Amino acid sequence: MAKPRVIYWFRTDLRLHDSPALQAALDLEPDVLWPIFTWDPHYTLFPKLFKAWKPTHLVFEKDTDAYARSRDEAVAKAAQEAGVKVIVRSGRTLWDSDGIVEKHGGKPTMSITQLQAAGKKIGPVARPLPAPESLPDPGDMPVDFEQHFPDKSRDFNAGYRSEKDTGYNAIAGPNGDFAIETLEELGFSPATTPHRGGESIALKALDELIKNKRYTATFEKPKTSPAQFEPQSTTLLSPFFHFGALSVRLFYWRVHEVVESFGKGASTPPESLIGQVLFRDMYFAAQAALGQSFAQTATNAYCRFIPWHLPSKRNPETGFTTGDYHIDKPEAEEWFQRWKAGVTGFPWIDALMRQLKQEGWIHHLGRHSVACFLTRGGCYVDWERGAEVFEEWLIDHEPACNIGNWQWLACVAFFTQYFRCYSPITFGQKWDKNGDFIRRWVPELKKVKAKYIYEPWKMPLLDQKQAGVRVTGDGLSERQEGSYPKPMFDFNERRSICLSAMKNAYAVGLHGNDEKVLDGTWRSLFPSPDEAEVMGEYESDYGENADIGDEEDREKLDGDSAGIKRAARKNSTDAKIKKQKT
DNA sequence: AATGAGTTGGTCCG
DNA sequence: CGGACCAACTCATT
Repeated sequence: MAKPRVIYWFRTDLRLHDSPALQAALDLEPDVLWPIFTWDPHYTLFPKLFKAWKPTHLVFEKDTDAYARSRDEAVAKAAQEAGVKVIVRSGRTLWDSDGIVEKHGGKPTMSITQLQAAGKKIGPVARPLPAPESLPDPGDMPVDFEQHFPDKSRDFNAGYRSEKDTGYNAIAGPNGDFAIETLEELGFSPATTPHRGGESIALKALDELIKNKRYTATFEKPKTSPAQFEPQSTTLLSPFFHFGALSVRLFYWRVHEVVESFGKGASTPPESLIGQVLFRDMYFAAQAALGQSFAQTATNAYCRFIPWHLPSKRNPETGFTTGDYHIDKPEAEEWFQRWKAGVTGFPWIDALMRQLKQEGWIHHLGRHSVACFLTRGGCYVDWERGAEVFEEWLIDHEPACNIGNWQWLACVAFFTQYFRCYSPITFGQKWDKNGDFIRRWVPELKKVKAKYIYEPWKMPLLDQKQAGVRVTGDGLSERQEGSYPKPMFDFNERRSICLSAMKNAYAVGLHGNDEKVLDGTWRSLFPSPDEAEVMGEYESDYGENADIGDEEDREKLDGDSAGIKRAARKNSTDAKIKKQKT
C-alpha cells in the first residue's frame, strides 16, 4: 500500500513542541508532508492542491473560533469531495473547548468555577508532547495552477500596505522555503512594536520566567502594575499563546512544577499564573458554546442588553450594519474617536491607548482602565466598538479572550459589579505617583509636575508655561505645537450618569436574545437621554455644574427619575416572569 | 430561602 | 496600609 501523503495546515500552532495535530500527522508515517501556512485563500487553493498533489490526508489543529469553524467546515467538505481524509486535533487550550462545553451541559462557561468543575470532569491537563526530532521532506510540489491571492476583497490588510505584496505569489513563499512571509514581503512598513515572535524566542522566554521561582510561584495578577514598562510587570507570553508559538500546556506544567516545589506562600488561581490560563480556557469554552453570537449582544442570550450612546455596527436582526439601536448622544462618536486616537485629555487613558497603537500590547489592568472608560465608566459606548479596535491593534489578540474581557468590563456578562468603576485619574496614581508611564507615552506632558500629570487641565497657566505645554483644544482638530487637549468631559459627571444608566439597564433586565431587543420595542422601557442625564447627581470638578438649578427643580427631577426607576423595576419583574414561563 | 464569595474600585478614616 | 463603607449584582453552596 502506498504511504500517506499529508498536507499539514499551520494556523493556530506555529510550533513544533507539544502539537497533538502535528504528532497525529507524523503518526501516519507519511511519505511526504507539506506544510501550508496560508490563512484565507483556502477556498480556492485547497481544491487545486488536492488535485495537483493528490494528498491522502489533511491535518490541522482544531480552531473553535466562530469564523474558523465555518472556514474549516468548508475545507473539510472540499477535502471529502476530493477523497482526502481530514484529521483534526485539539491543542490550543488546556482542555478541548468542545469537551469543556459538553461536560458543562452544552452551556458556555461563564465563571472560573464552572470552568474548573468542567475541567475536573475531563481530567488532568494533558502532558506536553516533545518536539519531533525530524520532519519528512516536503518532496515535489507541482504548482502549475493559479497561485495569486484569489479574492482581493478578503484582503483586510490591503489598506495598510505601502509596498507591493509578494507574499502570496508562490505556495512556498518568495524563497521557496516555506518560511512565514516577512512584513516586507507582505508589503508592510517595518514593525513599530519591540515585541518579537517565534517558537525559539517563546521557549527562551518561558525558561527565563521559570528561572525566577519566586516570581513564578507567587504571581498575583491584581498586584502587577499596569504602569510598569521596560520591563513590564507581567510575563508578556500572551502573543506566543495566540500564535501557538508556545504551548499553553507546556506553560501550565512547568509553572505547576515550580508552584509545587515552592510550597507554602505560593499564589493560587484565579490570581496566580495558572489562574491566567484558566481564564483563557473559560473564554474559549464560552465562545465554543455560543459561536458567532458570543461576539455580539444581538441574539446572545448570555449578554445583557444596554442601550449604549454609540451603538454597535451590528443590527440586532442580521448581526451587521448600523441600526437604530441606541439612545442618541451625538458627542459619543467624537468621544470614541478621541479614545481611539489617545487624545481624550485624560493622560492615563491617552498613554495606554498610544502604547497600544504603537506596540500592540498593554497590561491587562491597562486594558481594564481604557475598556471601562469607553463603556460603562465614561463614554457609554458599545463594548463591541472597543473590541473591534483591540482586535485590530493587539498582537496577542485572541477573539474569545478579547470579546470575553470586553463583556466583563462592560458588565454585560461574566462580571456584574458595575458600581466598581475605574477612575482615569486615581487608578493610575495608585501605581505610578510620578506619572513616569504618562511621560513615556504622552511626551507633551513630560515636564509637567507630578501634581498635575494626571489632571493637566488643573494646571495654572504659569505651570503650563514652565512645563512647555498648553492645555487646549479637542485633540482631533489640528493640534497646536506643544499643546495637550482639554479633557473631553467631566469624568465625575459622566461616571454618575453612566452608573445610574447601568442601574436602570440592570433593572430592565433585557438580554441580547430578548424579543424586545430584536424587534426594537426595548426603547419604551428606557428613559430618553435627557431624562437619563439628570438621574445622576454629582459634584462637578470643573465648576460648571450642568442644568440642575434650584431645590425645586431638583426635587421634580428626582421625582421623575424615581418614577422611571419604578417602571424599570416593574419591567424587570415582568421579564423574570416571562423567563420562568419559557 | 439564606448566606457568602466574587482575580484586579474609590473614598474616607484611623 | 487596613478596614468600613458605598449601593447592591449573580452565582454557588448550604
